[in-house]
Amino acid sequence: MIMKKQQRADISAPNGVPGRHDLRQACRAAGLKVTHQREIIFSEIVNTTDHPSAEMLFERVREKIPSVSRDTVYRTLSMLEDAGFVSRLTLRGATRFDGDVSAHHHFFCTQCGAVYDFDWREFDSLALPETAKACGDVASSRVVLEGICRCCAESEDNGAGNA
Amino acid sequence: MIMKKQQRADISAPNGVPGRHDLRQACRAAGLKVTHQREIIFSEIVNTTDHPSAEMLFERVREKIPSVSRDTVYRTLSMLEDAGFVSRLTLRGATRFDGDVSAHHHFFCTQCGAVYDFDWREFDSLALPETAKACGDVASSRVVLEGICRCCAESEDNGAGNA
DNA sequence: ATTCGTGCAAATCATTTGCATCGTG
DNA sequence: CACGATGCAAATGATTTGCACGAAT
Repeated sequence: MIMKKQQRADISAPNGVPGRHDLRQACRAAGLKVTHQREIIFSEIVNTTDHPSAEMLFERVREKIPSVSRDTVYRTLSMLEDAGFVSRLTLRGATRFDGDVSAHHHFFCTQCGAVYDFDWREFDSLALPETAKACGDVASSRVVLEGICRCCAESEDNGAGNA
Repeated sequence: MIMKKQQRADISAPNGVPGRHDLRQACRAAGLKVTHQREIIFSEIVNTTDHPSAEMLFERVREKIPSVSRDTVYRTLSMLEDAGFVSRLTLRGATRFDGDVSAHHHFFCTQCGAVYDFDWREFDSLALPETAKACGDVASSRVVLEGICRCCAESEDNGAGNA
């Protein structure tokens, strides 16, 4: 009821960030057309680490292609997600996109809404407890941290801050 | 910008589930009125472990108080959250409520949308990695598991299932 | 009696969808 | 050329808000 098909098209970027070429070839393989807007939207997500919302991406893409419509951004994001090129995350109700689809975890700043990625090998190699296995077949395991990010903490130090 | 004040009224239920009495006394302490709808809504969340959505709660409360309005449910949920009596979680974009505010983790079934609680002491006592500390001041640390729950897996075993 | 909470209806916000047109393969 | 993609506008779904009345302290 709330699910999404998750059959990632095989990206040949073993080391990290998939580039524009990967988009082209993967779209072709999937029978999807490579349009200007798709390329821009994709590069916009991949070339940032700030986990933008659909609206933020719409604004950014609009600077490059003033005529894009919001729908195209939404539609493209969904197609990129289905293709396994980007991932969607919802923290505290806010939907954000992440161009990094590799396994990693998130820190969410409850003050400014910023999202930061972080790795945690020790966690990744930890065995799940019985209590968790009892729930069902686990496909993914992620950690979500919440707190006040460095930026916010620092701006509070300097006087009243932006609280 | 996306935050919520989080000053939990002090609940005197050291061992677990806060009962109706706690609601009464805590509301009073906070200068809030104890209405019939609030009591019903609260007991509805506390006496279930299925992490209902606002809409589901609305339906359930409606069986007891046919005249409740959806808004009252929404408003009450927000007030209960602000008071620290229930917690709100968003998994894959769906907002759910949890009457258990103690520290625990969640398993989300990507097939049926069910949410299960589980404890993980080993994780709780693990020290955060430097990569995480670098992000900021961590206030909460939760694990989110996604996969296929037991129920779904079993119903698939028996023929076509409900996929 | 006061003041807060409720129900109602309308407003808002994010996201989705139908459709005619446009661009890519 | 043909079919998928785009832009537009309208639809939808979830949640919020303004307001007058009703209930709790």
